Amino acid sequence: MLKVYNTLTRKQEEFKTREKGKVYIYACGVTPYDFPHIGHGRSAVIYDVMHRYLEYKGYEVIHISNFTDIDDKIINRSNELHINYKELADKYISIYLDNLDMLNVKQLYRYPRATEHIPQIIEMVRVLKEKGYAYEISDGIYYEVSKFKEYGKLSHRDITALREGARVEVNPEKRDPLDFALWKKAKEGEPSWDSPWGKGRPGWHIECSAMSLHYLGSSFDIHGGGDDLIFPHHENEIAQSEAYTGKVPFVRYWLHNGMVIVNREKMSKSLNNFFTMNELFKRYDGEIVRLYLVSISYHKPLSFDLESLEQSSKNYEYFNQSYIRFKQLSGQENGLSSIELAKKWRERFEDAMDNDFNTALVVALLFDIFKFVNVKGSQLSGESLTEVDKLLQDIFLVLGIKKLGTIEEKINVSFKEELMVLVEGLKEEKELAEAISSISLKEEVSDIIKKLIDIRWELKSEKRFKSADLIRNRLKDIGVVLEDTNTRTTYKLIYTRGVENEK
RNA sequence: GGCGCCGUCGCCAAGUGGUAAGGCAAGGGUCUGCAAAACCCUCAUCGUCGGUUCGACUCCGAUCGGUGCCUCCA
Repeated sequence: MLKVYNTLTRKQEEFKTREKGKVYIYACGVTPYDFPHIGHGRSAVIYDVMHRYLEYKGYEVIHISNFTDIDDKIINRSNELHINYKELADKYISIYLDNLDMLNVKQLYRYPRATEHIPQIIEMVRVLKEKGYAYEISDGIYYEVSKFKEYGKLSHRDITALREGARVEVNPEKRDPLDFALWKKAKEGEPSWDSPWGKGRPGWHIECSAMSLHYLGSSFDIHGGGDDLIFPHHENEIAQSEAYTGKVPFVRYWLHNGMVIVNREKMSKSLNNFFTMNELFKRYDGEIVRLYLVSISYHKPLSFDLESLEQSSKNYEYFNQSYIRFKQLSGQENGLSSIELAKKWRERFEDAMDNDFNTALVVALLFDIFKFVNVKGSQLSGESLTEVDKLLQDIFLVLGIKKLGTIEEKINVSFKEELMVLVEGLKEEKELAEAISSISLKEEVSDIIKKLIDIRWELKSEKRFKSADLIRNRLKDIGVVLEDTNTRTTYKLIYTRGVENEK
């Protein structure tokens, strides 16, 4: 039985969907005005894992995530760059989606954009005004917080205390400092849309209410986002939406993920302590970053640092190499059975995920499974291997690490160049020149590596270890690691040279 | 000031009443030309002080330290 922690009730609750067999999810996306950082990636990955697990459990998942593609930041930034606001948003939406692709985040049902739902937004504002929840003043239409008696229920705040802490008003016409803008009247030169109140644009918050209700209807199952959105964003969404539809609840389960922390502080643009995903992907494969993100409970802050990422990189290698070996096993006749064990592991997997998506426990489980198969794998029956493999694949699918077990041939142009330089370099060595000369640079990268391995194997058998080690070391320098066994040498391409070697 | 969260081995990190998962690092081994990999072994009583309880890392109170939201933010 799946249980989730609901911010609204501050309790872990049994997860029951609005409709049998279907889950409707709205996850707050980004305001596309700059490069997305790892914090944005974390959110996306977290809701993606939930999505995948719910599918594993047999649900049909209708999952959307928005782009708030019009707001002050976008307007300001596009003015700075002298480009259209849409051009700016398009650019960063595209980068964001590319980044999510690197992280294996599944394609969603929709990616609604605020500017493409202006009619729905206007309609919502109109009704709220008609129902007496909103009023018009000189610079826009405002939501009157005091009209919504449950205001504060999500963030568990007392409305009076909130008022005391409120900042000095920009517009003194507001009836209450807590009232927030549903619609902002256009200032000179700002992008705007026609409305019953003249030209203007949506305020923040309203777009999420309008779009989630539009696509998912009221009382949909999961609304997620970073925990910095609890107040005021999600609080305001509840106020607007429940007032608008007259139906409670707007959302059945409010889920919030923790922030990414750097040096004990929240990662943010203003503190300039952020790592963009693009930066990280230069050094680490998206799957490694993803493994890192799922190694920690989703609702807690994640203290990000490169050393931890390096750790995940090693863990990833362990999983990857272990799984490669596992796939090469052939079952033994009358071999050991691990069917029961696989069953228990699957239970552990499901128990962990049912417990508010505890992916950290699942990662720990992977270590247990691999430790077992690394030792006993060769003794297992074919049936057992199949069973364990099914489980592993299910886990990989849910965690979203799909490339495990494949020798990732990250062979791009620059790698090939590096390899050629290496081969040329080896030709300079007297001991090696002759053997190396048989390698043609026109060959496939993998063939070149294999030839080098063969040459080295010969050297080893002749006990010419210095030359053999030279080849191994040179290859290591470009990310190809050779490993000897009694009978042969295998190679692997490492994903990154890591922080250590970066110096 | 209001509402929260966190403080577990050198580091990262599970854990929500029954005597501390996992990973990295470290040390010692098996293997090995060396290296790597794999495997084995070693490695914490949970910020502090009280309380509740047969029993607390887990509940309550206090205290110290860190941090989030209350203004844009995943």
